[in-house]
Amino acid sequence: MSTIGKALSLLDTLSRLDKEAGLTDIANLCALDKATARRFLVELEKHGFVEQDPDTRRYRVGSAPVRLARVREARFPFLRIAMPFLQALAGSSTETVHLSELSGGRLSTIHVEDSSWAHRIIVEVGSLLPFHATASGLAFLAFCPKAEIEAFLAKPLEKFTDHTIVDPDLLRGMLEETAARGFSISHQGLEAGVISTAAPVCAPDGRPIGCVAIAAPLSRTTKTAIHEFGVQAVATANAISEKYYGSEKPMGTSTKSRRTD
Amino acid sequence: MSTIGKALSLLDTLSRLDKEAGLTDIANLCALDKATARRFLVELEKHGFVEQDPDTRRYRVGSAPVRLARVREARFPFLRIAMPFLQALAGSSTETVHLSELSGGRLSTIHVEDSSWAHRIIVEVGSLLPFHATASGLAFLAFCPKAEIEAFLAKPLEKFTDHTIVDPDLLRGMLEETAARGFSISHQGLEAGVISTAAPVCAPDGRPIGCVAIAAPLSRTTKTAIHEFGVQAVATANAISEKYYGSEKPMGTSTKSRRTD
DNA sequence: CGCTTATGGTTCATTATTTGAACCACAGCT
DNA sequence: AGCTGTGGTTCAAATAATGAACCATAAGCG
Repeated sequence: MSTIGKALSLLDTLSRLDKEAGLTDIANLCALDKATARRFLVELEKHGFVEQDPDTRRYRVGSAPVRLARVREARFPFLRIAMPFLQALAGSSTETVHLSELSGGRLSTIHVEDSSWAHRIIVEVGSLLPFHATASGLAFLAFCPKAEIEAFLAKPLEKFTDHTIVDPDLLRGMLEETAARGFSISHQGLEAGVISTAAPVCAPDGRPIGCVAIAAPLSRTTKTAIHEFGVQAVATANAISEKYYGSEKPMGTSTKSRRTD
Repeated sequence: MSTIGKALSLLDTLSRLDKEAGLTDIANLCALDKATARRFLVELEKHGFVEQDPDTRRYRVGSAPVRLARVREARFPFLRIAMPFLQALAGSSTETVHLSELSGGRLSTIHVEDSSWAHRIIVEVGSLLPFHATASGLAFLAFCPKAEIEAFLAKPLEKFTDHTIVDPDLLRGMLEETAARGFSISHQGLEAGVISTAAPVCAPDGRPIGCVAIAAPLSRTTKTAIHEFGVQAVATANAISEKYYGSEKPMGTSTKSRRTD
């Protein structure tokens, strides 16, 4: 792997820790030599991507990403555009609505509109969504090129609950079903007692960039209700996509897009 | 310079452009070979720090920094903590209040509370504040170790207006004055007709991490008023620092801090 | 129509950077 | 004192980065 890749992986690892970390820990976690880890950290620190506490000498994520994130949001205000749609969906469904985005090959939650029920599903902003075990992941994957689906299914899949589906053939079937009807359903895939549905927000070339999902307690959700939620999620995802790309790219169907599937 | 440094500089350059950029442009701007620039971009893209538009093939800042920024803010919610203090200061001063933070060796604006006057100073979130030509820059520098001040004064300084002070000796005097009274005053240093004052928000070890500043039209601001603003900025900066560090680190004066001045 | 000149993207021998075992310094502990 | 765990540094050896020259494609133009 390139040096840049290793340094960015270190940054990623550091960002996933639940607290500031020392040099030795970081080196071990990243399978890097102490000296190498240090050089990376120093270099990252120069550019503000990490910072070291002067007292404890431990490292944490720096403030450079905050500036970059502002730039990104200024030109590409995905969340800002999506927010009102999510709020509307949360209002009409009365269940927890969350939005995810692909970042560095993973799907992570970028916004949550909480349900107003006392008994509700809690989703943390920033939490990662496994592709095979969440409605969002399935919806995302279902609209990816076939080659990528197969590449994903070839890897070992973690079983989070008794209901988590890890069989590639079963998953293939679910993905086809999801692609056909436009939304996915995850029945207790990540956590017991939770059912959820999701639809992808796609770029004009058809590639998903994230997902709109509704999560509800299994106990109060009928099969009819979850399907209705799915339809609503699709409508919301499409509305976000249209608003997001609509103004910048007048032509929705590019003839020169080079899909590989 | 290290490969990592070069790649992060590329990212920085890309983020400063006002639109998406092509490979050749990026390579030229960063003084890199086309092949090298491309390898960096591919590597950065793998980790979500840049993304390439599939149609135009141009590059823009990706979504990885957004995730990192969330992590950073979750553990280190500088802005969230500062916000109410800034709002209070904006209310009492009736002028534009802005907060800056050091990021990658530069001071950049991270929040602005606009004045409610029609005739007011506009500061953009994200704008960079030169150390020698802004109240924030001077306030920041004045509380840095002497060695860093000298290193900075040794570099050539840009003259933004007729009033910008670029003479190292004069600046040294102003910095001493600033350090003595706790706040800086910039008289049309960056833009004509604007007077501003700033105070640093310092970490427990005494190092500044950012600045609180008040900017007002010169025409309605007396010498007495700007001094009063300065005193208020100091109070606000100290309050933010206390709130920010107070709960985590009970002891304010660390004996093992290793200052170099 | 073919020529020119842009663009993005790729290759591979040369070269410079990265690497890591061993090292030092310091702090806390027995 | 000695031990053990930190963070941090060094320099010869190994490896990864580099860039001139290359290809492919598309747009502009006489």
